[in-house]
Amino acid sequence: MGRAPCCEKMGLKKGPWTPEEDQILIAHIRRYGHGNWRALPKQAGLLRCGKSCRLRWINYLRPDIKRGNFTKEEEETIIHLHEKLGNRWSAIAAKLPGRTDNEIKNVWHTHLKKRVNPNQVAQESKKKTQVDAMIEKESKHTPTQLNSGLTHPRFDDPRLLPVSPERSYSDISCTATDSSTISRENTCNVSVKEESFSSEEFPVIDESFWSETLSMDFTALEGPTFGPLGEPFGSFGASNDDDMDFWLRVFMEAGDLQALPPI
DNA sequence: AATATATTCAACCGCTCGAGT
DNA sequence: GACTCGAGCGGTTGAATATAT
Repeated sequence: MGRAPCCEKMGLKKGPWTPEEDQILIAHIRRYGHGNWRALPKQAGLLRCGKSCRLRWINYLRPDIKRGNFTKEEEETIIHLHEKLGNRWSAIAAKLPGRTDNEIKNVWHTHLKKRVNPNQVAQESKKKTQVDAMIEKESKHTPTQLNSGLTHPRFDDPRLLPVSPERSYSDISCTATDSSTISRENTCNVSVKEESFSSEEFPVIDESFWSETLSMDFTALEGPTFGPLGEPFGSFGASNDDDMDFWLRVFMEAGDLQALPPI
């Protein structure tokens, strides 16, 4: 059995926290503490995963957080501790009361690294610029070219990307979540997430899904359709001995067709 | 004023670790 | 010992903002 997903992704909110959410979280923790982060959002009535709540509390809402710019002394301390401890941000944060590991990490990457090692930073940035330029150049030639010469006609449809949490939960994911990432990496792997679902977590599939999916005429799909490893499977269902593969294809086909309006 | 580029930083993701069973 | 689960950590991303052209 695989690892359970860190949170139920379905319907959970992502992105920046609103002041209302902050207030709810603060009020709940003040009242009940945070013994169990996983259960907390449910108890507090927040549509967030426990991980997200924990991060928000630790990095921003905790009463002992020190806001504002780092002092010269703090910066020197970070540089000194980084020499000794390396990227162990939480250990460094432990020596700087009121500062969080995330904050220290950000300050290191944005300010201190340059100061300590200007040559390396310059080299890295130069390299990045060159790579970006190459990618930019290549993406102009082959904007939808994917792994091993694979061109999936649906990937150049902007409606496909980015992959929303809802879509990824339907087990169809693209390792690149937006078009810029695809152009940067010039690769996009269609993969099946190996997440396990309990009966409670498994998304409810209503009968219309099955009736539509099973009655679907797959041969009517336009262009080649590809399996998870990039193999074409236009001849869907023909002499297929592998049940897993069969259902995987059913899900993939159905997911694409249902999530998108007709092209 | 408009556009391009750089910087910042909040938040997410995937992994590891340790406790519990 | 093997396994599961929650917490925590570090790397990375990307939207917002600032600065340069």
